[in-house]
Amino acid sequence: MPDSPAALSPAPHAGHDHRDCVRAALDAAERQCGRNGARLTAVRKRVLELVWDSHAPVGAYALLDALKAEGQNAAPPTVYRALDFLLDQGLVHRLERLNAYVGCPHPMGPHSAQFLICQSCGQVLELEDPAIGAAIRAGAERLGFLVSRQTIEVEGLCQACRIQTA
Amino acid sequence: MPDSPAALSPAPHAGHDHRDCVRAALDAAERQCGRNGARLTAVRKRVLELVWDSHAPVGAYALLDALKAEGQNAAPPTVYRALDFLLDQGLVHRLERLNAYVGCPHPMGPHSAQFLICQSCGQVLELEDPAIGAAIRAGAERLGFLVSRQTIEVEGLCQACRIQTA
DNA sequence: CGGCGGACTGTTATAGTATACAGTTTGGAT
DNA sequence: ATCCAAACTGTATACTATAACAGTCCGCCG
Repeated sequence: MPDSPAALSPAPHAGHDHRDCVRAALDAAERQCGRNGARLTAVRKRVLELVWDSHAPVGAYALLDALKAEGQNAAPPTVYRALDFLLDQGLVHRLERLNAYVGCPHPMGPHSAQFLICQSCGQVLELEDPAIGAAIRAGAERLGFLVSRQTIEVEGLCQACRIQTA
Repeated sequence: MPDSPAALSPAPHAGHDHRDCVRAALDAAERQCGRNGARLTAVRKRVLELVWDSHAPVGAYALLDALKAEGQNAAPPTVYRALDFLLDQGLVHRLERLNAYVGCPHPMGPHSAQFLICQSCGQVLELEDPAIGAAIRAGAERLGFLVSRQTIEVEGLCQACRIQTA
């Protein structure tokens, strides 16, 4: 398992300036909320920034500790409410296997929401592959099952870790 | 949401005698453990039976309550240890979205482990569709990601509930 | 201006899920 | 018969999430 998310060095999708990711995410969030008439308040924005601290998922209580460390009055509901808002807006995703949250790199786009979780570095790639969703719908349909929502979380090794390990 | 699992009537894959499922599951478990030199002790066997009480997933604490109601000395670790064993043996699966456990209908076979969860009746169908796993591996490979484990949980309506609702 | 309503936040308490650790029993091999 | 490893029990505690209710802020209408 990787370090605590806050301590991670950047290098998520291999050697990028992570500040660009954060800026892009916050910009997208502002636009997205503007469009929806939703209010990106200070707490919500700060939680979103904290989630984007790395490309690895963060636990709710880690976010809580971060808020408290900044001197904010914060209790579990503070964080969960902010996360619920961000989830509603499609700005973050929840990883069920990890009970943790990760920023969405393309809040506007479509969302089959498929996640690749690296077991070595802990970072998450979001995949948007129509073929996967289609294969699932097809398989389900053969049993007469009508799909309304898919949870796809794949564990393995990301490219960077694969090379490093080899 | 459905009733508490223990209270569910059978009718999982539409009108079958559920006792056959349970018998088959227990038989398979005996054989499976025999093959692996694993011990299917009384507690483990009883937990497996309780999991098979229906085709809907059961929470660990529901199992715990059931054991206690039978006069067994039981605490959380009792159940979790049994579940861990059963998971190791491939006799039950964990549904991450639900924090709940469900019996595996074909412990011996291959396991992409794809689950169809009915939002109406709560029952779970296990799917084994190579095309889905293949689609995921292909999509991941395009990003250089090496898949080692997939979690696929699909929510929707099973055939029976679809008809009933329509 | 003043008060009303709705959305957001704070606070406390509690529910639900899971594990660590220490001690004891059990079953089987030598 | 004795020893060993695996399994079981029991207690305590960690981790994740929500309920319930009170207070606060802010824009809007009268």
